[in-house]
Amino acid sequence: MAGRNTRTDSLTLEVVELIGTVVARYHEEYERAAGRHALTGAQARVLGLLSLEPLPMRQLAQRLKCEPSNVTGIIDRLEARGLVERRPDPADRRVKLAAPTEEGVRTARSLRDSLDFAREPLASLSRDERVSLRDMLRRMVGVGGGDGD
Amino acid sequence: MAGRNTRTDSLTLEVVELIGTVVARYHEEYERAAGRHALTGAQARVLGLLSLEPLPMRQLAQRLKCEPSNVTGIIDRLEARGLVERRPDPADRRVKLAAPTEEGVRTARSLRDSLDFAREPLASLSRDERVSLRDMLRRMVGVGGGDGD
DNA sequence: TATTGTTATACTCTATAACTATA
DNA sequence: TATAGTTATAGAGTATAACAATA
Repeated sequence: MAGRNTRTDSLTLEVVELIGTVVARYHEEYERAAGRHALTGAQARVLGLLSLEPLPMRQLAQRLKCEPSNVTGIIDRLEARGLVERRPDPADRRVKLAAPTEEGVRTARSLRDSLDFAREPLASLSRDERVSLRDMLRRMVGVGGGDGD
Repeated sequence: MAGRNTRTDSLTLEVVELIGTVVARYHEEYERAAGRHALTGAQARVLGLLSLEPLPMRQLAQRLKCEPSNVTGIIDRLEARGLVERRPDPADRRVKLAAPTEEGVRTARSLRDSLDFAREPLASLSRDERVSLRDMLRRMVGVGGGDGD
C-alpha cells in the first residue's frame, strides 16, 4: 500500500474534489439533454432503462431505488406522451410491464446519442490513458474480473 | 491522438459506463449521509457551501444553479432547525447573508467527515495511481495549471 | 396470506410571475 | 429604473399508508 492516510492527504482530497466536479458536470449535462426532449431527469432515466428491456413496475422501482408508488406517476406521464405503454404480463395478471413505444425507442436513442458529457472530456486522453483510467475505475467500483479489451 | 473514434469504441463506452456508476454511487452515498442528519440533499449542499463562507441568497442560487425563489424555502427550513441564520449586509440593506450557526458548522463538519463515498474506493489505488488519476481527471475537467503535489 | 400496482396524502425541490424594499 | 429577496402558484419526485386485484 502506498498512501497510508487515505482520509486526509491532500492528493486524495484533490481527487475527491475532482470526482465531485465530474459528478456535477455529469448531472448538468444529463438534465440538459433530457430537457432538450422535454423530459425530466427521472423520465429520461426510465426511458433509458426500458429501451434496454421492458420491466415490471416493481423492478423499475428497484432500479430507480425509489418506492413503487412513485413509478406509477412517472410512467403515467411518459404514457400520456406516447413514449411508454403498459402491457399485461401473460404469466402473472397482477404484473404490468412498462415498455417503450416506437417513438419512445427513438427518443431513448436520440437521448443516448446526445449524452456527450462523459465522452467529450475523454477525448483529451490517449488510448493508453483511457485503458489505465478504466482499470482504476473498475477497481474503485469493485469489478472483479472482466476482459482486457 | 490515440483513439480516433471517441464516440463508439468499446473502451470509451466502458469508461463512460464506469463513470456513470461512480456518479450513481456518489449520489446514493451523499443522500444517505444527508439523511443520517435528517437533511435533504439540497439542504446538505447548502450547509456545505455556507460552512465555507456566508453568502447572499442570490449568490447561493447561482452556486446551486437554481432560481433565487427556491433558496428562500431551503434557507427557511434550515433556519427553522437552527442550522442557518439570515444576517443583514451592512453595505446593502436589500441583501441578506445566509450563514451557518454554530450547530450548523458542526453538522456541516460531521457531514463532510461521513462522506466516504469517494474516499473509500480510492483506498484500493496506490499513490502513483492516484497521482495519474488526478492528472487525468484534471484534464477531463479542464484544469489548466496546478502544482505537481 | 402475500404480492403487484394503484390511490391518497404530505413534503421538498423546481420554475415562473408578481410583489416589497431598497438602491 | 433596476436589483435583492420574498410570496404565490403549479408541476414533478419522493416516502408512507391504505386499497383492489391477483396469486
